[in-house]
Amino acid sequence: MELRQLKYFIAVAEQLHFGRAAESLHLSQPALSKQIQALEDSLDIQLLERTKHYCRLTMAGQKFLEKAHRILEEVEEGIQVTRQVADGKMGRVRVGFTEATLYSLAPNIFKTYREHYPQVNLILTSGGTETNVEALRTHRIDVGFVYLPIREPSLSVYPLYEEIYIAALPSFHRLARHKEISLEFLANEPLIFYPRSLAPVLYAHFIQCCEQAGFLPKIVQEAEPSQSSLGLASAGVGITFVLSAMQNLSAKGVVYRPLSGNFLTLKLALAWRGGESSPVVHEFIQVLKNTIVNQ
Amino acid sequence: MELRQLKYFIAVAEQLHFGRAAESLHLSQPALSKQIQALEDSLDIQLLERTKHYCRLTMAGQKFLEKAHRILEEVEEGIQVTRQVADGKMGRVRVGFTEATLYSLAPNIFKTYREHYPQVNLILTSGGTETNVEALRTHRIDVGFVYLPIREPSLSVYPLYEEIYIAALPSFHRLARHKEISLEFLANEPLIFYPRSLAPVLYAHFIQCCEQAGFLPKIVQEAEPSQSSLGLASAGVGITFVLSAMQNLSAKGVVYRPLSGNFLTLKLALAWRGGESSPVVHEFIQVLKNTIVNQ
DNA sequence: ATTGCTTAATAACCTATAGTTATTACCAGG
DNA sequence: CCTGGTAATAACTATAGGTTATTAAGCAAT
Repeated sequence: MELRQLKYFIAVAEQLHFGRAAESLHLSQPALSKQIQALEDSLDIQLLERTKHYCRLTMAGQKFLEKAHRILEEVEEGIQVTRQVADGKMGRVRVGFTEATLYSLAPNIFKTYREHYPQVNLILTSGGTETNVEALRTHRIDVGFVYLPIREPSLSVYPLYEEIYIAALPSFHRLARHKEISLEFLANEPLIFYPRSLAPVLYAHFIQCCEQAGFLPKIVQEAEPSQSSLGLASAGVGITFVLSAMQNLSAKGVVYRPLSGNFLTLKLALAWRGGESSPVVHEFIQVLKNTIVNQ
Repeated sequence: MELRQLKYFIAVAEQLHFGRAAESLHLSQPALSKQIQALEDSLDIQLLERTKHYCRLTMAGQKFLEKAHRILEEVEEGIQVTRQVADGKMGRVRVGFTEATLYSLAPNIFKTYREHYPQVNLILTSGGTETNVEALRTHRIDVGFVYLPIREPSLSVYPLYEEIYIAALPSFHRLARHKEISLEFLANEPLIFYPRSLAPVLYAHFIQCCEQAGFLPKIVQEAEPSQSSLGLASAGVGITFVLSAMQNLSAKGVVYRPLSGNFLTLKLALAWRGGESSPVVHEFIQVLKNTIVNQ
């Protein structure tokens, strides 16, 4: 059995006339007759009862007509849905945000993307650069936010913008009365910084800055970003640094001050698997680029 | 798109290997490759992403695989159901009983038939010979019980058995003390008989019998069978006649007595359209014949 | 009855396409 | 750098789907 035969059968069943059915199919009558015969033979069921002067459906034919319609509908629907997936209008995108982007970009992106592609299932996760790179490699996410540079040639990267760090000081700290904190102030100040393993690039960059300014930073505590480090800062352990985007999160007992000359920055970028073929993913990347440009 | 291509696609999608898939389809690898290409071209959607060393499904391909399975299932189911209809195991049979057969045969037939063909929808109607013949002609029923003879050459007929009439008398009637009623008793008796229009053959037959016995029956009232005529009989209007099968329906104030020599009988038969092609109908007729033989 | 009309099936032929084998191009892994 | 394995391509063949012309069979009207 073939779909062609189903279409032919439907035509005959609806017209109950081989000649006219053939015409409507742009086909000669004998060709149609043969195909219908072939269909009946393949099923070993008589679908049409034909005399020389008219033909009509057998009971089996009536049932088969229903079914044939159903099948062709199913085929149509299958093609449509597949096309939607192919066009990136349907499917799934898993996005690895970083903590900072989760609070700054994510809501906007989520909203805009859903407007354009309501049928796509958008899944958010959160992790550091390393986590996201690994998740991309192992296909656990499809797009990820990372801080440059990354050492993973298999990933494509689209640089977004510079993320600026600011200082978070205990509110009673003597430096809190300055409008901004210059690098020199930090010599001999007790500092809370991220673990080297978590943000090796940032760590190295900071140390280098300090060395150029002629001192070695006094890191009294290593702590993960935001919550932990802010907690320590508010407890008066020392000064820490957070992304400027985070200052929206007001934390008790902590004041934020910009760093003079923004000496501590990171380049945010979007990353995805180089060979990524899924159109949903590319559509997502597209939407994201636009969203960022327009804001 | 053709079903063949769906089958091929499923094979490739499941093996993710053109060579092995081709083998499992008993087909050469290039033939398979070409068909898959043709499928993709016809949809204008890439379903498989293939390098020289492996191939995998695109997102669209994954979705299409689902849909392809669904379609083939639908096809399978369609064929099965159609076959069931063709084999008379599924469908609809509308049967026109007569009043007498409705109470005698119908329950048995219903039960036996449902046991054999649980998926067939059995629809019962009730009517006289004329009604049933007309209902057969106009395709409102598929099989009907009739009393012979009938004048309708387009119908096929299968004689079943002789139905015997008995007399129904008011219980206080002077003839009620006889064990059976002979024809001669009926001379000058007030009689209730069916309307000539309703049962022309029976009517004529009765009149003829009486004439041969040398009298003209005194039909004081015409009434439809059973309920009405029994009502009149019990009211003492006169003697009436019912099919022997009806004596199971005990009616107040009425006693039943056989007719000597069973002078009033009708030949019950089964009728259906001569050109009837529907297998459900033939299966039904078959079951019915057996049921009647075995009882 | 005879004739003509309509209709589906058949015959004979042609063309498109699904299939074949042999070969190529490509990449991964030893 | 070769080797093995893989899908694509090329060239060809066989199948089956299509064509036109014709036939066979009912029905309707003369």
